[in-house]
Amino acid sequence: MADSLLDQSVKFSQTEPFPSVRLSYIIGRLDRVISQRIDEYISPYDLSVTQYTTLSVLSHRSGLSNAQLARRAYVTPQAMNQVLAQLAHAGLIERESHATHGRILCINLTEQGKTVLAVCDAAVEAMEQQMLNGVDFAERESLRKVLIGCVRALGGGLR
Amino acid sequence: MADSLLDQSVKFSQTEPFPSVRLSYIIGRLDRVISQRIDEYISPYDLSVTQYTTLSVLSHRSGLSNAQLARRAYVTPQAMNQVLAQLAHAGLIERESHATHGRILCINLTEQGKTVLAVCDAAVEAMEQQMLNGVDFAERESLRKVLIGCVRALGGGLR
DNA sequence: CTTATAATATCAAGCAACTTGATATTGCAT
DNA sequence: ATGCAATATCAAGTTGCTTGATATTATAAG
Repeated sequence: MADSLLDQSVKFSQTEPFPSVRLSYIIGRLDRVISQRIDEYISPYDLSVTQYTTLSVLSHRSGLSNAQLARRAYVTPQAMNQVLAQLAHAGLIERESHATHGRILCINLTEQGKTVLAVCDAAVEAMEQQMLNGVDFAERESLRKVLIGCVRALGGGLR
Repeated sequence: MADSLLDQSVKFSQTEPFPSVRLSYIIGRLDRVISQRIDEYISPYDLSVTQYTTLSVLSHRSGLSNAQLARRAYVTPQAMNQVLAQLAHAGLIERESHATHGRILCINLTEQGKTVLAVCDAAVEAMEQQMLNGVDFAERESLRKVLIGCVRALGGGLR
């Protein structure tokens, strides 16, 4: 007996009604599997998934503040501050004073940070391709759009 | 400036190319938001998201063993044993000897477990509807199918 | 000018959900 | 009998978060 409906050994016939599995359950399991995979690829670089994700966000949008990063990650500023402290200690990010605000610090990737991130990104990208094997471009875009819509529909903010 | 591409305040025009955001990133954020929401609904019942999920799995398939539950959740048996210990202590599950195997214990929901789960399920179901507002049935099914496929494509197993 | 408020960064301590390590017990194969 | 895989569970540790707290900026209002 298969351990889970998500398991390879459970075959779905094209004519059978799809089992009623909650989307939130699938998302939870998929996220768990993704994280474990990413962890495999990046742990040789002494990076955690959380740290990697933060680096990745910064590569898309440099100069974000601790508070902004925290909001994007749906965690508290204190949690994000700890992540940033680790990354700074590893030399992967640097903090600069904000141009007009004496309190805010802008976070940027260092060259080392960019280098490490690039290597990890390659592995993660390969995983994404594997994950979406057989899903064509239009469906991928549709998938992304719907899932982003889900985040938004739930208000996508901190409690 | 919006804090994230996932944020409500960022409007996507129908004619613009969709921003290149990794699916794994979206999944991560969506799962985070879902978990926070579920936690809001179930915490009054002294349940954690992990505990609730386990109860939910058991309601779909009773009699699973600790090892099977662990595999389905992509965690170690020890981790699952701790969850089950908590649920047993709360009177929400019971463990019975397996019919033919002297080592395996079959886990079932108690009546209390079923009652608590039903209440939480109602709230979670409402959240799912909210999350999928505007997504029609066919698209929901397609979404589920693709995401399950993603789990499978990643091998969906323990490291 | 003073006062109040919101937002910022960061130190401190604690907690939940995992992990690795270990052990004993079953069932099956050789 | 021996060996191996799978089971349940005790033990200790780690990670990624939380809540609590504090000081500092910037802004608004009186």
